[in-house]
Amino acid sequence: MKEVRLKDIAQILGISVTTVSKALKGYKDVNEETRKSVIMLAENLNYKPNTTALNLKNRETRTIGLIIPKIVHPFFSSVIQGVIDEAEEKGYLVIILQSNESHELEKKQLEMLIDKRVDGILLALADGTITYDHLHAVMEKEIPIVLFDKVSDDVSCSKVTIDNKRAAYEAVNHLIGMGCRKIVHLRGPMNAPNAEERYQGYLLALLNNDISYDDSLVYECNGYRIEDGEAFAAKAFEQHPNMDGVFAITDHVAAGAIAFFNRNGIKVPEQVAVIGFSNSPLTSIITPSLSTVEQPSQEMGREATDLLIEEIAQRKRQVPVELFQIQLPTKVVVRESTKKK
Amino acid sequence: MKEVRLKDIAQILGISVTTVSKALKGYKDVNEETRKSVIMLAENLNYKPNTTALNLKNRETRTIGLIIPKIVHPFFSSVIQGVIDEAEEKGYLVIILQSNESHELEKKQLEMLIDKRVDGILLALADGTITYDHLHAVMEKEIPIVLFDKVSDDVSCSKVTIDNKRAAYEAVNHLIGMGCRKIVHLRGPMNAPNAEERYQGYLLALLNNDISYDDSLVYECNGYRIEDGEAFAAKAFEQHPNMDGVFAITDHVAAGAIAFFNRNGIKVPEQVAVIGFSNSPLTSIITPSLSTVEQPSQEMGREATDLLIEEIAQRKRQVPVELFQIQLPTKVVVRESTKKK
DNA sequence: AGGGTCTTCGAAATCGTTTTTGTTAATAAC
DNA sequence: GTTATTAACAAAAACGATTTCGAAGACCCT
Repeated sequence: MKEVRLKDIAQILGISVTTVSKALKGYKDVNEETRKSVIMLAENLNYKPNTTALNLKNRETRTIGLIIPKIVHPFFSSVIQGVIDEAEEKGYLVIILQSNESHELEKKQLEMLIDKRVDGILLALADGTITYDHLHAVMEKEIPIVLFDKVSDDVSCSKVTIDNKRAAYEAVNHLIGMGCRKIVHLRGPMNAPNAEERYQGYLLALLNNDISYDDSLVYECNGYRIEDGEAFAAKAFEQHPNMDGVFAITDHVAAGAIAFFNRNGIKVPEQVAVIGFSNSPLTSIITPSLSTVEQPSQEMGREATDLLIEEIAQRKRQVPVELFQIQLPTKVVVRESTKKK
Repeated sequence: MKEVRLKDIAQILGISVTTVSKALKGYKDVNEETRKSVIMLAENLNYKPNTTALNLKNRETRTIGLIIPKIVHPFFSSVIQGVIDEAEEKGYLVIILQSNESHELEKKQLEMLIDKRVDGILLALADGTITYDHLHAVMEKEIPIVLFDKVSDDVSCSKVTIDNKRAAYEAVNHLIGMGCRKIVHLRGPMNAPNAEERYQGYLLALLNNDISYDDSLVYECNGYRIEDGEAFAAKAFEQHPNMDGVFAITDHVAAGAIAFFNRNGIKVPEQVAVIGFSNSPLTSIITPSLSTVEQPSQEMGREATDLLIEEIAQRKRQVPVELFQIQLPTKVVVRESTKKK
């Protein structure tokens, strides 16, 4: 019924708890005979040290916290998997919370994790997060934290992202390589760093290919749903009937654009080539299949977890912590939607 | 730097740790004056009780474990969200592990969670799980456990599933209502209870509508990918060119069937109506959009969590635990792929 | 015989909190 | 003026493990 404790083993063997503990932990000041009998008995009774007692003693829980904006999302669920796998390999378990893109929730959950005494925290900032006091508070307490995907310069900690600018550059470059000259960019909000960086990549690709920049080709999407993509593609096509390419901030927006083109007899990719971002499952389901930029989501989870656990170890060893800013490489995945001719 | 402890407050105020604790917990044998000063100081120092110490004392962690076969999967990630949300509302945090459909991993992770002293466990059985000794071991230890989605009669604990038979019945009934008479069933493996139940629902629908059963219309899929759906649809159509309906075990299989029909000029739904299962995101993305059976995934997570936490409470109160077997209602979602005429 | 080294063990402190059981002094009761 | 009663506090045990510090005995050496 009750769990076996060191005390039980000690009583049965008529020795002290100390000796039992030492026998099990391989101390040398315990007789070979007693050592064997302790280990035998522990084995038979299926003794497992009480983790909560160890947590208290060692001041560690071997647990990390993970806060993400949205769980039901191909990218993030893939990140989760990377985190869990990597953590498990390193002997850590993962507590997951969802901020729902809300600043308030993110703050509250951060506090819950700290109360829970997790050894470290992984966090992808919520869209709604505009101040960073709650993060500074974490740093004050010297609790290791690593940001990923959505990060901020206002917080000095390790970070893992993709190289958004370069990724966008390569996507647009690919469109240009396919002969596109009048490329519409369906971009994200102005205040979103990720969206801004991708926009910069778009600019750079045009510049490097001697294509003059036309401000009116850039549309700021206020939503990332398929319908939003449809609406903005419609608007863009109305204003620029001679457009020949679309670089969309997400696959869903791109899929919406394709849906609009399909419905209106505009041939993709012959008349307009379309490329998305993320390599979400829908890319290979829609017709034509969607070219996109692959984000290494699982690797992002693994890498962030790796950094975090490394930092936890450094803190424990009282060694000065190193901070890293890792940018993971992306890859253009070419499918039908950009295969001109 | 260091966390504030009761001891610190006691020393500053020149009183004992006991009194500090009592003041904070509202015991009545402490003077109003001292009570106030303790609470004030605790507030100022931002005192938070050490959770690991409480865990040890109270023999509970207010943490539950969740083991699922696959994280990157719309259905399961939605279940996860339900679990996390419900747990958080009830003051519990969730540790998530992925069994990868492996019996071995499932067993190992179950042990990890027990070692971690979680208060209870939620588990969707892995496909690979064929024996249940590891679950019986959990029950021996009187650790609350609730199975969901994939369950087994060999384990006597609370369970949450959908009513697969009824769901399938309604799906097939819908096809029949649309005029289908020669309905192909792309079913799952013989040894999978879920697949078997859905098959039974298929049978019942035929029976109730006086449609004679034709064994050759049922195909056992050995995979649930889109390509598998394509392959089996091709095979079925070859053998039954006059087929007029498809009931597929999953949306992906159904999507594969539609892809095959589209490619071969077979009109969906006019010539063949298709219905899937799960209401996964792709249903509204493909053309024609896919009718399906909606599984209440988030509710399943919430319900299972609810049962688990209730059981934890009962165990704590030494009250005899009640076991429940809940079957959640499903709903046929009609889209283009079954709208004949 | 006294002093040194080993070997083998265990008491006690520690981690931070809660709760039972005293203890003291002041007040009320008769 | 002795005995109950009450108020306000604290010591100590408990949760289960680890680790420091001693202690006791055996043995060898001079």
